[in-house]
Amino acid sequence: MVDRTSGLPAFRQVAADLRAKIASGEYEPGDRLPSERELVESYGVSRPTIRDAVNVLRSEGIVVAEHGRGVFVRRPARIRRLARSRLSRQARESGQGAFLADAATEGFTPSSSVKVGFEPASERVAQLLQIEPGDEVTVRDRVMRADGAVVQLAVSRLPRTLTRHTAIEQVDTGHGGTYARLEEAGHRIASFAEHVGARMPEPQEASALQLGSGVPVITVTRLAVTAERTPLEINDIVLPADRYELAYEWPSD
Amino acid sequence: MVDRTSGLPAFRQVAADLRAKIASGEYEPGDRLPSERELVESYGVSRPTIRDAVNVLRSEGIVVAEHGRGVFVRRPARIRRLARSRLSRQARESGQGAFLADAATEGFTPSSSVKVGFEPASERVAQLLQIEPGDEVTVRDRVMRADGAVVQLAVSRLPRTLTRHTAIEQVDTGHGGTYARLEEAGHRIASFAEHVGARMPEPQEASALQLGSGVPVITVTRLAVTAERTPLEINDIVLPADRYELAYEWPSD
DNA sequence: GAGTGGTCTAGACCACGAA
DNA sequence: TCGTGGTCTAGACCACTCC
Repeated sequence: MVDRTSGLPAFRQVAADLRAKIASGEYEPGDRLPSERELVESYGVSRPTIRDAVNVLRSEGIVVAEHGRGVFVRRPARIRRLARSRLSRQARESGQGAFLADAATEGFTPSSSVKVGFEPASERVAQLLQIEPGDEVTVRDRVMRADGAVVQLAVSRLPRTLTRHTAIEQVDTGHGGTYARLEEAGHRIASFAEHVGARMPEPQEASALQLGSGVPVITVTRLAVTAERTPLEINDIVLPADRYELAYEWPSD
Repeated sequence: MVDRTSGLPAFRQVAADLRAKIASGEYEPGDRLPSERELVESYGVSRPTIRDAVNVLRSEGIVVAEHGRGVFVRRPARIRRLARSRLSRQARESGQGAFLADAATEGFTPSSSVKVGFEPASERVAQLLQIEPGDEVTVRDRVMRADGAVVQLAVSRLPRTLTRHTAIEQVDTGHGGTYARLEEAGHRIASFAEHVGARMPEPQEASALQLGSGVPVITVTRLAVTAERTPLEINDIVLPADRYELAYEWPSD
C-alpha cells in the first residue's frame, strides 16, 4: 500500500518498492512480476498509476513487458569484448577483420551485410578526414550479426581518392579487409583513435538492434591515421550497451 | 491530427511528428514546445495521450519538461574529454591528478570530496584484484565537481596491504595522488586497462549527477597493474553521457 | 491569477499469448 | 476462452512559474 502522506508520488513509491524487491532477489531475473491488475489490488491505486510505475522500471531497463504474457525481470546481459588487439596488423594479416576475430573469441557465428556507395562529405566528415565539404567519399555501410541477430552497425567513410580502383569499392574487400587494401595502396596506418560516447537510440536503431526500452547505445567514432597524421578512414559504430563492453589497455608510460 | 486508420498508436504518431519537427529545425534547441493543452487541440487526442507522446521523447533524451514552464528541446551537450595521456607518469609528476588535468584543459573550476573507508572485498573486487573475498580493501569514494556541479563519481579500491602507513588512507593523498604514493612504496604501475560500458542510471546516480531522464551513464572500470600483472587498484567510474566523451588512441602495431 | 506540467481516477475496448 | 499488457478517454486537483 502506498503512503499518501509522504509527499512522494504514488507511482514513484510503487516503482521504488518493485525496484527494491528486484534488487533484494524477491523477484529474480526471468521472473514474472504480478499482473498490473494484481498490483492495483496490492498497492491500492488505479491501473494507470501502476502503469506509470512499471514504465519507470522499463525506462531504467530493469524489466521488459511482453504483450499478453506479463512483465519480466530482465536477465543480466552476457558480455562481449572489443579488444584493442583486434585491430593489430597481425590479426589483419591472418585475414581476420575485427568482427571475425571477436566471433572467434566469443564463439558466435558471425555474418554481415554491406552496402557500398558514394556521397559528398558533410561538414563533420570533411573536418575529420581533413578534406573539403562536398568532396566525394566512399561509404561502406555494414550491419553485423551474431547468430543471426544484429549486434553492431558501422558506417565507414574514406576519401574516394584513396579507394578508386581498389577492392574497397567492392562489397567484398578480400583477405584482410579495408585496412589491408589501404596498406597495399601505400597508405600505411600508423595509429587509431577512438572516441566513445553513449546515448539513447534513435527509433530505427532501436528496431535494427532489437533494443528493449531503457537500453542505451554505445557510440564509437574510430579514426585511422598515417604517421603524417593524415586521416584515412572514419568509422561510426553503434553498439547495444546491454551486449557490449569495450576494452582498452595501454602501458603506463 | 492523428490518423486513426494507420494502425500506429496515436501517442506514437504524435511522438514521431514532434520528433520530426525537432529534427527538421522547426523546434530548435532551447525552444518551448506547444503546451500539452495546445497539443490536445492540434492533434485531436486526450491529454493523457499527449503526455504519453511527450514521455517517449523525454525517455529518448531529446526534450526536457520543466514544471510550470513548459517542455523544451534539449540543447546539444558540450563535450569534455578523458584522454589517455592524463594518466601519464609525467602528468603525475607535475602534481596533477587526472581530473585536475581535465579541468586545466577544459577550463572549468574543479573541486572534489572524498570519503575514505575500509571493507571486505566482494566477490567481484576479489577476483579483479586477485585477492581472497573478505580480504580488507581500502575504499576511496570520490565525488568530482566542475564549477560546483557533480560531473563524475569514482570509487577506488586497493588491497589494504598496499596502503597501510601511506597517505592513500588519508583524505589528502598529497602531490601526485594515489598513483604517486603507490610508486613511492615500490609498486610501479606498468599498465592500465579500462572496460567501458553504458546503462541507464540508478536513481541515486541520476540525482547526484543531475541527469535528465533519457540520459544514460558511461561506466568505466579502470585497473592499474604492475609489470608482473599484479593488480594494484580498481577504479569504478560513472560519468554522465551527455557531458562526456572518452578518447583513446594507440599505435597501429 | 493564469498558465504550465505533475498526478490520479474509473472506467472502456483492443491485441496478444497460452491453455 | 481467459488473462495479459496496450491504448485511450474525460475529467479532476495539485504544484510550480511567471506576471
